[in-house]
Amino acid sequence: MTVEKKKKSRTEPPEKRKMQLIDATLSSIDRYGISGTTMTSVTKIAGLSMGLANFHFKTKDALLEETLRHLAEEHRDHWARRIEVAELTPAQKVLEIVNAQFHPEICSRKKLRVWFAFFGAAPQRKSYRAVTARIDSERLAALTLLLGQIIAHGEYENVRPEGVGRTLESLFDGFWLNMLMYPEVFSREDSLSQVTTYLTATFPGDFGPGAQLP
Amino acid sequence: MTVEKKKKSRTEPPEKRKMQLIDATLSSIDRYGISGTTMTSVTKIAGLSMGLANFHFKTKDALLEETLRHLAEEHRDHWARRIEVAELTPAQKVLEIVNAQFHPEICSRKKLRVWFAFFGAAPQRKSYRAVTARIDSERLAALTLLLGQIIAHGEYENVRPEGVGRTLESLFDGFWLNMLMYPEVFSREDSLSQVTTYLTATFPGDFGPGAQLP
Amino acid sequence: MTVEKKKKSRTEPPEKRKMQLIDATLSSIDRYGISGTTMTSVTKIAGLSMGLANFHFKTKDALLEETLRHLAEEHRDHWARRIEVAELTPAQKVLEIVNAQFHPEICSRKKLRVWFAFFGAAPQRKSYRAVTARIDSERLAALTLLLGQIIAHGEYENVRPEGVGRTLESLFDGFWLNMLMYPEVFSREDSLSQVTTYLTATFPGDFGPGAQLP
Amino acid sequence: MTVEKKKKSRTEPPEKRKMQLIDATLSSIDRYGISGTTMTSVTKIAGLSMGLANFHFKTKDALLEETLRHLAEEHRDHWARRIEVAELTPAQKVLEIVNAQFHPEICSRKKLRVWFAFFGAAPQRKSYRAVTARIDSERLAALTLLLGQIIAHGEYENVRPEGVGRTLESLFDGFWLNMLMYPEVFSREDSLSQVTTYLTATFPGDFGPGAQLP
DNA sequence: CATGAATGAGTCTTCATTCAT
DNA sequence: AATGAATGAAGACTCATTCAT
Repeated sequence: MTVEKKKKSRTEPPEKRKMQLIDATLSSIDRYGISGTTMTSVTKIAGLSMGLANFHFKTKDALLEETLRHLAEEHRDHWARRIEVAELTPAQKVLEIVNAQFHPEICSRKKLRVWFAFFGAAPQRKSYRAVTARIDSERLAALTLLLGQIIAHGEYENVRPEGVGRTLESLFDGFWLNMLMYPEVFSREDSLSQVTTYLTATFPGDFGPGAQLP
Repeated sequence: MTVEKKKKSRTEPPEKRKMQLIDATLSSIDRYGISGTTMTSVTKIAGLSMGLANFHFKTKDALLEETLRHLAEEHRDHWARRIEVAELTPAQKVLEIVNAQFHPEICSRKKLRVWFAFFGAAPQRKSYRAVTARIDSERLAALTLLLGQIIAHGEYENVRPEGVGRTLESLFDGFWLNMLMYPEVFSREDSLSQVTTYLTATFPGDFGPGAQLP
Repeated sequence: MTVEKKKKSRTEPPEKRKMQLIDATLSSIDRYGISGTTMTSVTKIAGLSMGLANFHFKTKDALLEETLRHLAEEHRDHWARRIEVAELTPAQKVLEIVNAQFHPEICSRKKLRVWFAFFGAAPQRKSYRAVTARIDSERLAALTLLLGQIIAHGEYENVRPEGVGRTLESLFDGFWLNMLMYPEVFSREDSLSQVTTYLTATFPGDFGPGAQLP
Repeated sequence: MTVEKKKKSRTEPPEKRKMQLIDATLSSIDRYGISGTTMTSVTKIAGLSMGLANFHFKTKDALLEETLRHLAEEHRDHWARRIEVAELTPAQKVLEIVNAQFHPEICSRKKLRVWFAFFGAAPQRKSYRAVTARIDSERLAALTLLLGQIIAHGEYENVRPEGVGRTLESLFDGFWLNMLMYPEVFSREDSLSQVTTYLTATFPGDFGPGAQLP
């Protein structure tokens, strides 16, 4: 009795509730898709009442947008934090970004489902595009910068950092989609390996055997 | 009786009506997305009545599935027809598949929107996955076969046809997604060029300068 | 069996359905007020399904606006038709307008309730104001014209048709409100009589005893 | 302890809080109408919390009723105080009531909006009718009494105080409604002038030129 | 007295599907 | 084959009221 059994306090700080609802939204999209996700499905998963979701997020759209933003920022933070380490070489940093992309935490089946649910809805939702555009362009810029350093240092001919950057980005997305659609054929490990193979073929000196990598 | 001929005969052959409705569905998904596509939006675009759509396609889901199937088969027919030519070398055939992927007719903005609308909904729709799985595995198999021939003939070491096949497939999908999301950065021409660059790097003898290509 | 018992045909011409729904709306506002009127209350009174009201009237607001318009035009038609008779003197025409205002069909309790429900909501609804403004200004203009003729012919001094017109209009509305709020004190007959008394006091030669009236 | 004084003390006397909330309710009805007025809109305008409004007024309905009562009593007090002056003649007292009715403080646009919002809702709310009935009957009684004195003293024939009282009341309400709906056509000054004209026509000796008036 | 998160019934609106003509 | 009015279930959103703090 003295231990204070908080059971489940009636009112929680808004931030905590918002996070609960965003998590529930991720689960709902995972299970039912975006159009199958209703305010009811979300609040039922969260174990909260209907009205509460509308109290914290003005509209369903706002909830979805916040959910996408959360997903996007989690992803960005993941690689950005690993890149900050000063001692890493450009090639090592590129590999960190690649690894982040295929980290189990980042490309779980659940999150892939959610990502492509949003991609599918993006053409009709300017706000979705705005969110993904920001983090995607950020990552493409980071990649291009690093690739430029690799190229400059390694004296690769006829290799343009922008082109390789766009190719990498597309490999990321393409493997993600195939991992989502055909998991028996496209595994996380193999996808990572194929991307590495591409890098090795493109920059033998930096990613090939003998190169110093993490 | 002799001259009179209704401009738009009241009863048309079923196949023609079905095709009209599928076209309208493509346009509707393009404009409003899948969840924004209603039987009303489709029939309004088609200029036909509500009841008629339900007569030809038992349910809305059936209409969507048929639409996806139509899209998929159109795509498959596109490259399959070009591959059939006997005189082409394996490398040329691979290039035909790549070219098909980035043909203006195949990856118009409208069709990209529709494709990713379906991809986004696929996790919840077994029937959608069945349709795409069939044609995707068909294309992957064709690619793997051709790549195997190239590798065998060119004596490339450490290159596995399955891996390159999966990488190519992912490049296709990844460039498609990026062309859809960021058309100012990812153009059709550049995407095609990047894929070719990848092939050249992987099979210098077959896709490099001097190789005999279409 | 031969007599064809139409029972209640499943589909009716839109105009008939719309009228049914407007009538039901009038009854609903009468019983529950405007804010107590729901799409359900209306369709229940009409004996039709929820969705049908939204099929014929895009929104609830449109239904309410159409209802107000119907009420307003019914009123206008009532006096306008009686005014058209060529042989009537201006004074007789004025009296026709007054009589119309207090006609049992026009100012039934039900309709008074509806009118003031709309007046109460008007400040927030431009569309309501637009509807009433049109018919009210029309009636005021008609009155002012007739009063001008009476004044010109009767040589009344210091009487301005505009002022009398505004006073008459206000008497109409004021008696209506009081008939609505305090029916035990304000009867239809007495209200009519008071307005007539006002006219007699203002234009003794035209409405006083001895004047030739309908 | 000595100097510190919260700008807005956390606990205020109930009467002050109630008045704050009633004022906010008036503003809310003015802006959003009765059905657009929510507990949230009121408390936001008042700058107070949701719970506080429910603490002082058990229900929303109680708040609205108190608001109407406040409005009605303010109005009654306005003319009642001016009538109490012993030296005034009956005609002067009648004029005081008329003037009160069109006093800028009493028939501001804001208050007219609120009045007619309540009138529109009155048929469904016995409590609203009770409030207005009390003060309206009080004023009608006062008018009738005064008009009776005028008639008795001035020896007007065929003029019944009850009839004139009802007519005056209706003129008040009717001009109010028209001032609300068509402010460009019905001004406060003109309305007052028309009512005076009516009184002059009815009681030339008491309200005509030469009569001793305030 | 005061706060504001939480609840859930009630409303409007949408839409796939049906069916008499 | 073809029409389009009609249905009713389902979803987003609102809001008076409650209550733990």
